[in-house]
Amino acid sequence: MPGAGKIVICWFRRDLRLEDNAALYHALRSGFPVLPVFIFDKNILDDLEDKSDKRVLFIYQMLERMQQQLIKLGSSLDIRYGSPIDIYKSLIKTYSIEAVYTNHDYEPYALERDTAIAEFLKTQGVNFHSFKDQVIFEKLEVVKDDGSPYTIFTPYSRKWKAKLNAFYLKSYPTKKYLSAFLQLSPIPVPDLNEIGFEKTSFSFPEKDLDTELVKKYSDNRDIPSIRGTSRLGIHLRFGTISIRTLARQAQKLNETYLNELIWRDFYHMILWNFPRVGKGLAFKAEYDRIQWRNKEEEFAAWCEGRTGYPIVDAGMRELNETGFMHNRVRMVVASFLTKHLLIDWRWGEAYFAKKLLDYDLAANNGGWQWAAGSGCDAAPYFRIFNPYLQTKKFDPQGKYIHQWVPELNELNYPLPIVDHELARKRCLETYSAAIR
DNA sequence: TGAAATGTTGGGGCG
DNA sequence: ACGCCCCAACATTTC
Repeated sequence: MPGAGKIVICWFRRDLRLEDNAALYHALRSGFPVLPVFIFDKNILDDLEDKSDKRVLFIYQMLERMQQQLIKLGSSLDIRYGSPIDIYKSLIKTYSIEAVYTNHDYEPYALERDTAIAEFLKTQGVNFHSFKDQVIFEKLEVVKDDGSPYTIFTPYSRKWKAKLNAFYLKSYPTKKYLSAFLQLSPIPVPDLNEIGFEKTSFSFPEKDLDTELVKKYSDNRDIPSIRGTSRLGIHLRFGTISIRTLARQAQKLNETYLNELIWRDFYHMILWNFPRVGKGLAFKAEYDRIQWRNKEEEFAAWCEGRTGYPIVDAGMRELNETGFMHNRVRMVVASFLTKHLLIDWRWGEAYFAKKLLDYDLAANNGGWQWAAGSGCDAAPYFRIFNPYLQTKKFDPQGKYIHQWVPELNELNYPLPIVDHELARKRCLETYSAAIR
């Protein structure tokens, strides 16, 4: 039987939904009233340079949505701002806490944070329970026959699909237990300026899956002028949709789309098993011997979309203006930065981290190391994208380019920052010198 | 989820 | 008719 006045906390982080949420489900079934908590983590927010960062706005909007749902249930989100360890020190003074329930987060900072908090809570006699929620298979659930983690996608995906069954796709039926929330009078959602951010307006992609789009995904996904990808990245990043719900739909609708979800599991699995990749190291150590040119002016030209390569500039301008870039174009600009300009992939990774609304450490790092050739199962270093041929294949009418680089045919459009032939040869020489 | 260089083949023009 | 060359189209190798 629950002790008098004891509660449990459900700590939301990158799982901002009340439906199909593993930690919430277990908290609601614990037998104790559940206090939902969100912490604006000062350690993370302090690193964001842009004080009108749209991702903070997104979190804010999603918290408001959750708050409305919780108020209807007679409860309330308790939203705090600060360093999580300090917040827990204060929560412990206010409440008699039996346990904290949360979902796994596999990023290096999160792992350290959660370990420290679990240890602290233990000294206070509070249990810390963490669950798999944001992926279908995690850690060492899909491994080679000898028990070691896969580092190549194709065999991993084969095993992933073989292991998949209804059990792993089943939603947690949180709706049945909503009466278990702690009854509270509403606590106001703090305004963004109270945490040092500016409240702007922005319309984010819808969280509903367009099933017609997914059916045609395999045909359209590589054409950046078509709205052929679902743009659910930001919702997966912050957990406003459940991966189980999405994977169920993907399984029915389109194998290629399901594969993309498997890539996501793959890179999360890689980050957990090889945490060095999240700490700035190449998966393949010899790629850290590459003599990057790292020319600041060239990096600035790449960032600002004035390399003189229309497909590259279009992508960077789309990113700068919208916080999104089509995936095909992400590959092109990443190949161009690392191979044509010989700029360290970490520079590009950091720029994407700053700009992408759907930024996720595991996937972003995986993608950049893939492009640079330094990753597990990466593009071999000699696989160098030709921006002109990529354009011919994927934007033959120049529709995408024209949308983002309207001045293309005018005199003020810059000349190519580097000659393709020259850059290609220079890249092959530089890489082979490092790798041989 | 490349592109370029090199090799092979076969149809057609031509003497 | 035949051999020779050219070269586009495709295949294979290399980076």
